[in-house]
Amino acid sequence: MNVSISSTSEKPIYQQLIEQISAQILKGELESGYCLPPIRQAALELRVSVITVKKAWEELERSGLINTVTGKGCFVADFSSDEMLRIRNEMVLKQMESDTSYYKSFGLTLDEVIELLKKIY
Amino acid sequence: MNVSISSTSEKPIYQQLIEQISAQILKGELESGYCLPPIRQAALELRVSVITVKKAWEELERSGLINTVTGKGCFVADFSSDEMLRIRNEMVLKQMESDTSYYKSFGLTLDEVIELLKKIY
DNA sequence: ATATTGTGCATACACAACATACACAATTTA
DNA sequence: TAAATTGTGTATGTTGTGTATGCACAATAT
Repeated sequence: MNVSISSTSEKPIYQQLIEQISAQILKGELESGYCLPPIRQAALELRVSVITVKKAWEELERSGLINTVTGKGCFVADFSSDEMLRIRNEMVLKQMESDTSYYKSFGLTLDEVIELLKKIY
Repeated sequence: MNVSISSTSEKPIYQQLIEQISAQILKGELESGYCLPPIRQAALELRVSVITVKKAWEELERSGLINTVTGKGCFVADFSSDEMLRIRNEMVLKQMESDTSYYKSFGLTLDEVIELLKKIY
């Protein structure tokens, strides 16, 4: 499991987990049917509580990205490439809409935003 | 006072206040020396507690955007246009760095981000 | 049976938001 | 000019929500 969490981040730990696992699934890095590590093992590895991992996995389940089976494990759901691209853009767009409303409130134009973006991306 | 807050937003009320007032100051909409409404009046108008307003005003004070004088009021600090522009870009850039790390985690390239941005801005 | 997996529950802690009472400054007024 | 009044920000204590936790329970596999 290739995940790194930061305790000092302003984002909750479970949220960091959700975002990173979601991204890996939607980039195709975790193939369909792949079994995520058991929550105890993940918790041990990440030095967090079992509950925190479970909360993240629960959210991934709600999003339809994984299927959880009691006693067996949590498995990456089955998607076509097109579906993955669609869901990925959907998630990014949703976030981007919130981000841009912040930029707009400071009176930035589209060109100004793009200019700044090119500097730091 | 031209501020709108949303109780359903995921952002805390005091944070919404900070962002909106900051933006108005740095856009020059509130000129230097302008006296913000007394916290009681603001609280009444926004239907929130005095403390919530105070918390926001406190943060603006820490950022150096306003000067608070007990018994008198809170006044917009004095800036040159250049300074305002610098601070504004500084705040936006800080936010943007966090935003882009999210886009990057999904494997989006700069061009893809710009493309999506053009659609929704 | 036993080990491995996910699940449910009670709790500790941090923070947002609140109502209320307090302290300081300016103004009024006697 | 001193006391009272009004207007301002400040400090205290309480309540509710959400993050993160440990431990005991249920379901499954071998």
